[in-house]
Amino acid sequence: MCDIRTRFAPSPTGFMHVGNLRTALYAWLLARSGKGSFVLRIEDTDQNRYVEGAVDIIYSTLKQAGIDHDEGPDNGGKYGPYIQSERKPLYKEYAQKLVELGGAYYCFCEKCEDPNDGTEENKNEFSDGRCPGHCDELSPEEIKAKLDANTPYMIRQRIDRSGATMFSDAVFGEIEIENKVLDDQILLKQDGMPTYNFANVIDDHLMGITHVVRGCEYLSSTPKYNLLYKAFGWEIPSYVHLPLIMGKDAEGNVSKLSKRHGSVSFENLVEEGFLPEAIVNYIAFLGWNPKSDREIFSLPELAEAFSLAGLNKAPAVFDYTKLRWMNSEHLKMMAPEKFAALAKPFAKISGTALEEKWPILAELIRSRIETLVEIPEKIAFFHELPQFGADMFNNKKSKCTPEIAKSILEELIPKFEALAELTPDTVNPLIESCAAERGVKLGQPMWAVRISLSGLPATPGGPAEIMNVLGKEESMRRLKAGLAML
RNA sequence: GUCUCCAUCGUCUAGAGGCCUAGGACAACGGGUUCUCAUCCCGUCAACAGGGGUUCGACUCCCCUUGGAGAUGCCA
Repeated sequence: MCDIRTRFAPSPTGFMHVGNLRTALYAWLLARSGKGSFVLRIEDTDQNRYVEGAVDIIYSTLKQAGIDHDEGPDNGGKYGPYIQSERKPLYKEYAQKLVELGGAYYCFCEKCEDPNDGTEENKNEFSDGRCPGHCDELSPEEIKAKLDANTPYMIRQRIDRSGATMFSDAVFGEIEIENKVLDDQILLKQDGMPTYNFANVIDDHLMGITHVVRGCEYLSSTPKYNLLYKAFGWEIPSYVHLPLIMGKDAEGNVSKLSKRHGSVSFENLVEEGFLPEAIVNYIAFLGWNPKSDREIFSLPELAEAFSLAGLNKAPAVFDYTKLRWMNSEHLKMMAPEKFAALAKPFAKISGTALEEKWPILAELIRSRIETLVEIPEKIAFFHELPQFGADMFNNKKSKCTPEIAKSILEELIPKFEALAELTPDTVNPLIESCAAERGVKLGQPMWAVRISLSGLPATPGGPAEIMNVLGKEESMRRLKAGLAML
């Protein structure tokens, strides 16, 4: 048996939907879990839907996700070109060959003005699956005459509507569809471009794709593709149809994941502070599981664990809450330097006093966020002390009052002042002995100092950590200001 | 309308006839550790859509119903 070859064939129509990314991931995983190859092919046969820059988004998304391709438009390969618009003459050639083989016919019907007009509901009552003008019955002479007169044409698949087509899918098993429900689909459009239905078959064959991994929206048209392979006398690839990714709206209705459910593109999620590796980890588990209880995986670990047997049939609902949890897990696993570098742009501290202390600060907030966008609000009080009154010093649990806080600050400020540097190592012993001498719980002086430094009842880290980040000068200024209000 | 597919806690899922008084994870709730918050640890709540078969025995196999999704484009 030859090596597995899979492909990802996106259309450059804009952002990368996580459903598409998951398809790419599984195709890649399938190739990488063996010693196979992974091919990137750009399917730009619909010029109307082409979006400028979309190809770059595809490259950058795959790169950020860690999904590398062995062959593609940018790095070449022996089956190129890998952009369908550049393969245009090829499709016409094969379409004409298919006509000769009897698997297709020229159709000279007028372009349908409005695809959404009228009788869609009852279309099967009027449609027999053939072209509306029954061009499949045209004689060779009639066809030649029209062709010679330069009549615009397209090429349709000629389907023998007797019998049934059966195929086996790696996920869904055996599926049988009666040929009489199949339509003579258009293979080559009037503009000479192939449709997905055609280009896909030609390219997958020519590029030696062994396993076609795609969404299960293609499940019911697969027989048509198989008939095409058969007409050409080509070997039919293995199919891996993936269950859809769903979204749930506020009313609890489930439907195909779209913008109304939240961010659905990879780049949006990254902007919202999700890590590429967390997104990849999460979507890998939408429709697949490793048959163990483990859930946190890096990309290489996924490649190691991946198997078609773990694929699921039922559609899965995208759960942002679980993604957040998974993101926080990846955040915690990350090396400190890596986290600091990655989180810095989100912190918006460039050019501020905090920039120098960022590595320390980053470690303080790391376990307290689920996404990177939460950072600014968490560190706001470092930039500027919030407004607060003396009653903030009241705390039941640590039995602190403004009066007590006053005496604590009066005692501690000179001691802090005497220190060369304010770090947990130097500050904490002073606060601890303060509590010990007073015979109170540590929480009491901690509270008094924390409030004075931050104006906040809850802070990332404790007073000593805050002072460490704030620096001696700013720390002392805040402590004195706190004392002054008491 | 027609065709195809799917169906276990709110969500992601384990389960390939007895191991299931249905397991794990997220969320929620409660508790513990801790100077606050968070982390971490422990616990609680929570599901086999319904009905028929087959079988000594069904979450697992078959059928029907119901519900959901997809296809039915000169989109992919």
